[in-house]
Amino acid sequence: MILERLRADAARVLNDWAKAQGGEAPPVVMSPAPEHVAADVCIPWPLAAAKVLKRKPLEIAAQAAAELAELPGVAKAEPAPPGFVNITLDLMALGANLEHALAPGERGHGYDPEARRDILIEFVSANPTGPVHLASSRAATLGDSLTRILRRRGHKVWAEYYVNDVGRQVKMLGLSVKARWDQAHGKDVPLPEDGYQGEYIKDVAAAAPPEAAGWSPEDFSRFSIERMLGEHKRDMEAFGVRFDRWFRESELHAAKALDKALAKLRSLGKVYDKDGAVWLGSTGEGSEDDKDRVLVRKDGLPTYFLADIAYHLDKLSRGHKELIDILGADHHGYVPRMKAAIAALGYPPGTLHAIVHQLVHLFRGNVQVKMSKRAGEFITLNELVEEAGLDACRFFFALRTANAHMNFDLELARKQSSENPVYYVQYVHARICSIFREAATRNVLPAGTPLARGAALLALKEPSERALLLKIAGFPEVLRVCERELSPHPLANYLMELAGLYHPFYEKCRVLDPAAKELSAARLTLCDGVRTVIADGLGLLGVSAPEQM
RNA sequence: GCGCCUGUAGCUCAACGGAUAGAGCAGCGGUCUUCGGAACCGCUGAUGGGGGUUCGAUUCCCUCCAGGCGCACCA
Repeated sequence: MILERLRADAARVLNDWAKAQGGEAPPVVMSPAPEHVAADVCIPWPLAAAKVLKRKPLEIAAQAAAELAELPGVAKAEPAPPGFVNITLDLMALGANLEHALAPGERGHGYDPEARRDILIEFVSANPTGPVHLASSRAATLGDSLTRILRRRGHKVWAEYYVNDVGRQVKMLGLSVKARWDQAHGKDVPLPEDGYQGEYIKDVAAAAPPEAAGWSPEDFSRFSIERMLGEHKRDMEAFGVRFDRWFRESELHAAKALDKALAKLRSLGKVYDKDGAVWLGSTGEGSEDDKDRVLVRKDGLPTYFLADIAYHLDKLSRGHKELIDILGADHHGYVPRMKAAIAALGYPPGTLHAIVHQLVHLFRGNVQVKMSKRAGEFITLNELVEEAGLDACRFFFALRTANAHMNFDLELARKQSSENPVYYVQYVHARICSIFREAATRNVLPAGTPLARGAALLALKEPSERALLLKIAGFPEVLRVCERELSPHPLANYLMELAGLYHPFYEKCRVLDPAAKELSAARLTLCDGVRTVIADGLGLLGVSAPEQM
């Protein structure tokens, strides 16, 4: 709150000043002051402004510092070569910010009244022909955490899971399960060619009721899909991931949505017929795709691509202004054609944003675990959570950018030791909870006693205390960065940093001191702030904040 | 062959084009009569190679090397 206001104020002041100098001002950015600088935040704006204003950066910095020194919350603003303004915040303002962090109001800490996007985010959407596996757990983490963060910021976000419940693979699933059912009932039948081979197929077959003896392959398909889908729903729930809607492809077919999408494209003149098939002309000017794509095959059947166009059209027709798709890197080639399709339908560029996450490589120690869906050899989300724990999994995935090619070591995850960063953060939370329990029993600050407010917080003068106050003040900005990057990873890394700042404070500053009750109250308030932000931040990542470990 | 992603410390990863590139883990050396040692302090240690743009490049451009993933009238 304090930093956001400062940035807004600084932007206004510096803009006005630049305008008076006859120049168009660059945007104002603020960053934490580096270690060797005795200040809280720094603004490199003079360096950027030097070019447009055609003046020396340091000169600009000196004048900008004079302007910024007058702003509320600023204790000191000093120019520094080659052209920074270093700002020291007012301790009183930092204290007020702590109070805000402890009581942020109904919309929560980090709510931005100007956040007004309307986004439909689709993720996981694993085929119900098999269990949810490792790669999907990364997508689930990214999508769910991002959804929570964007909602906190104030945006309208709708989360959706797309279910492919029609098509060739569904038929194949039915045939595979039927074969396993027959085998289990004494018939010597082979799995169909290209059938699903995983052990889970046998499990599905074993779950079929006695009357399955008279089932057609289609009956088996229906039964299997519903059963797998039920597992997906349980998996997602167990992983702490919620969807507003599970959208079935069959709904599109029932509503003739494919025909309608095709008709719309045709009326817009975006399709043509060639070699007996219907094509989307994707390669027009401004298009991102490099070749035209088939929508309806020679045999008259629609392609998956057309179904997907219909689905995206459906999402947009429900009024959402932006679509986010989260995809594994193995599907990245699909992005340009989908963007081309959405452009062809007349929606503005930027309507669809794809988050492509790189694949997770699994290791056991130094040995890479090869996964083959064909042979049914893969690590499922369930197994992963069982081995590593929900909190560890979600935090681990949340720490990385989507672009990072990551290695996941099962042996390391299984250790559940301090090698896992999530404990580093959770430990701080538990430690602070312990202090509060102690405060009550020792009667330093009996339960129910109000914490320090206002001027009482001026007692927080130690550098380690100031560092915590400042870090807490950075929380809303971190959520803003998460939105800009469309990734939860800045938040996860922020929590690591916040936790890292707490321990030095704890070593240096005695919190509970019966001889100094006012100082104790101020420090308890600071601890409460840290505890609150950690619990809140972990919550946005779907990670628990235990009071004891 | 073409396209996308990546290459940062021993390992796993951070860093809107900004100051002396940060963490965690591992390693070495310290800290412990008081609030949780799952901790703290100190040390060691890095931008794949080569060009370019810039006052300034891990970041942008070109190129080379290495790895991952894609290049269907499959889904």
